Amino acid sequence: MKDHQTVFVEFLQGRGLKYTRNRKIILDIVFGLHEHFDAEQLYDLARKETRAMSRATVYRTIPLLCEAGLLQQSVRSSARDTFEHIYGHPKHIHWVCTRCGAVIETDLAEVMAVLKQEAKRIGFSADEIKFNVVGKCWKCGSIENE
Amino acid sequence: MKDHQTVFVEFLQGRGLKYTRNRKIILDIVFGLHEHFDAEQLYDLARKETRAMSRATVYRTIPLLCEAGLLQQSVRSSARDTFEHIYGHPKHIHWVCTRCGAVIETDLAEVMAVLKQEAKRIGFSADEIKFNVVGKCWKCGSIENE
DNA sequence: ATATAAATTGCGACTCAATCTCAATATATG
DNA sequence: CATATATTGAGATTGAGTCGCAATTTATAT
Repeated sequence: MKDHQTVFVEFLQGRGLKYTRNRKIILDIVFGLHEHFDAEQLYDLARKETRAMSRATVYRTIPLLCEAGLLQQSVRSSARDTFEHIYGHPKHIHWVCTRCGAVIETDLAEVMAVLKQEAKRIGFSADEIKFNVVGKCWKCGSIENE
Repeated sequence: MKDHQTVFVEFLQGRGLKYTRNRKIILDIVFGLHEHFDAEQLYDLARKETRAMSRATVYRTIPLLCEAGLLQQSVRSSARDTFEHIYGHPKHIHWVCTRCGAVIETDLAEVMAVLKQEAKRIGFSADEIKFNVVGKCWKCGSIENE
């Protein structure tokens, strides 16, 4: 499997775009993070790497990473769009707690079989899967009943 | 099964809120629509019913309907938050086409068994299920290859 | 009916995430 | 190294969504 840098470089080349210093910084942060993040958090982290980084660049790089299949928009748990890197990650279900904001992930493998069959039936070619369940986690569910 | 009006009225009463003319208009439109919609579309439709309807009222009523379990936020296919009524509707998967914007719905019943088991295992009490698959519908998938 | 208290409303100002413009700068290629 | 093209930061702009407030509507008790 290609590493994420190779994927991004090849994607950029295919479009006549350049693998710049700033894009490299952003890519590294995205794949160094193992949680969901929003553009502002990404900007803050990138800013620690270099002063020469603007919000505009971050906002412009995010869609490129998405189109390259490296990043995808995730559950929106705040006012801001949130993202997570997906390359090399098994598909999963997000369980979003409305009380504490926790996002638990579980495997999607069992569901995939049903999904593939369905996709075939309706002739849909899937790029991204977003499976979110909203409710209360075990901690918050019990607090509710106190 | 209670009708959606009863559910809303009881929800409002339980909170010491009132079932007003404007809230009734909005509720009726929401359950008259059988597609996804955003706040602006809802406002336009409500405005046709009465001149005495502001965006603020629409924006303030939407979260009430969500909390009452009548409405839920859906796939965001534009810049605006989109919604769909859910009361009395079987759970479904959304297949969102990135090219033409079509949203196809299919049944979620087969997946539910797996999901319930998983919820039990992690102790999660689910309120809403959002299962979206993003990709290309059969029409747009074939255009791509021309 | 009428009075009273409380919730609701429209208006328009406001917030803030996200986008756009444009001149200056960085990058790839011959 | 020269040229063409892509990228960048700064700050202006957009636009969905929220908020404050005075006027109005609604529910309840009298």
